[in-house]
Amino acid sequence: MNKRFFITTAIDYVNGQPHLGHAYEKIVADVIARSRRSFGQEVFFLTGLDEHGQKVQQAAQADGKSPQAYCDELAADWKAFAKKLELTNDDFVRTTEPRHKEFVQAILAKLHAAGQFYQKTYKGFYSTKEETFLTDKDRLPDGTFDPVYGEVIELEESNYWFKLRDHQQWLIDYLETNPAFVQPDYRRNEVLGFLKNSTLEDLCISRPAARLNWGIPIPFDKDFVTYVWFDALVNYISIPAAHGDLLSGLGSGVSVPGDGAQREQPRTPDAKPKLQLWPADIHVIGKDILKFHAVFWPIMLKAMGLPLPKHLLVHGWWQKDGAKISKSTGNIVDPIAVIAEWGLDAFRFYVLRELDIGPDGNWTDAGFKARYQAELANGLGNLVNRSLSMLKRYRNGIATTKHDELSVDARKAITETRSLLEQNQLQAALQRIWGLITRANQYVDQTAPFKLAKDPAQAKRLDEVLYNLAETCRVLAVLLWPFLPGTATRIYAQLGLTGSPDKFTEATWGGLKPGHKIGEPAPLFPRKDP
RNA sequence: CGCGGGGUGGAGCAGCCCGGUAGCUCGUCAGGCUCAUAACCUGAAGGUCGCUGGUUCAAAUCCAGCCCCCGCAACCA
Repeated sequence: MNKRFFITTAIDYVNGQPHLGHAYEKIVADVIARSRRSFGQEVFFLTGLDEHGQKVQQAAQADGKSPQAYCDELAADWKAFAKKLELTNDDFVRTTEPRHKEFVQAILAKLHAAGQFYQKTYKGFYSTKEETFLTDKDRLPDGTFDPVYGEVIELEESNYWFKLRDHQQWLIDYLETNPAFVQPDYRRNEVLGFLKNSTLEDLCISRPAARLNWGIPIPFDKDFVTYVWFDALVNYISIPAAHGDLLSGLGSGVSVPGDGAQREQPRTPDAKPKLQLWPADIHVIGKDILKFHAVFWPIMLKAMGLPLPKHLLVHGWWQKDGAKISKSTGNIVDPIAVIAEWGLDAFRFYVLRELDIGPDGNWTDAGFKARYQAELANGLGNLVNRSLSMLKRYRNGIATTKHDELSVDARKAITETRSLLEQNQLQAALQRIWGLITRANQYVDQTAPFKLAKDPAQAKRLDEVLYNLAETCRVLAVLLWPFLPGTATRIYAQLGLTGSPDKFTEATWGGLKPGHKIGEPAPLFPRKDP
């Protein structure tokens, strides 16, 4: 069985409703997943939720619910949100699911047996109100702790620690010999800078169950639960395992939870995995969790004997109107409201076109409207509408002859768009596609089919021009599919073609056959005048 | 010296890794067209690519230094 292209998003922490940043990351991953499928690759796209931890426990308590009931309710909202964005995720992980919890425990047991953990007592200042240890960074200039922490006591606590330190040099070497591991480059440099200039502290992987019970119990010591990252990061392999990925390299020490039958089967050398996913091809993450994915996660994987993910694709953050997005000040963008007013594809288009993957971006309502009007309505929408309207009006909607006057431009756009998509350059790919739209609009002006239509002697020329335009629209639909699936499908429908333009090979000049009758033209993005 | 990002025509951005005619959207001005969602096309004005120095035949791009903005420790990707 061939390995599938495996792409993940960060799993989001369930302590509220999804917002712009969540939507952005998911859409980026979805476009990449769709583009790879369009290229004919088998893809597995995973997203989901991180549901354990203190804040969830507290929020549930405040709501008078059990943590599980609280998570169940929010999980329904988040799954609905994924649907709303038309994400093509193949699974949706929740870290409270048995398939995940059992796997995490198996991993913990294996690493413990391999001597990767040790127990150590930690003595520090603990805020009983915030239920967290404080560090020197939490101190006020005068050395005392801020009153918001309430009573601060000195507390001694025993925990399990993961030996990170031993792997520091190995990781530096790995990052230097694999420059594509972290993208963009400046993020990789950031990690290298961090690794070279500081000594890794070992990672605390447990919390006493007495203090935090909303977590996965540590299998070899029931007085503890796992702490955040060991739980959350492992979703990237627990779900493949649940789908039958044998995770070769993990060794026989770990049984793979999943369906019962799978687990009972003895490992034999010729055993074929149902599905091979790991190593991940791309983890799409935000810049805030870079350290966890570029430092902790590779070391964890190495300790487990598993290969490392191929790429971390690190995106920036959105601001609104040049200021930080903040619930408390009300400076927010509500994706659901934007989609309700402008449509999903307009939303997907704006976030992908406005912001390259890497830098921070700035959402403005004016910018959103400007792009909608200029690029979607006047650019793409108008081109398709004028092209198909003329074919309908002058030729009763029937393409009569093939012609290849625009094929060179189209082919160039196709090749370059594909190359950009393969490099995950989504913003540049959109710009390239719009280059073809501009070319087609120029072509209408140069050939003036509306003039040709008035001269019976130009009938053949008119046929040729109309074919070039309709065929360009068809190619555009295929190119746009990963970004704007709904719009691409509507273009196909207006061209009288059934199905979705979801195979990149369809972006080959000459797909429309003479005699083909198109459907009904209609504006794709109606203008919205104030 | 905490870490990081940015400074490109009036606005917002791309280009920088891999030096070689400064590109895109909006805005302004002039013209064309009338198929189309009052959309489309062409042309013009407008830039010492933050500053200084270096490397080079050649620097927005590489190197060094400096100035200015903004994030990160606080609900958040």
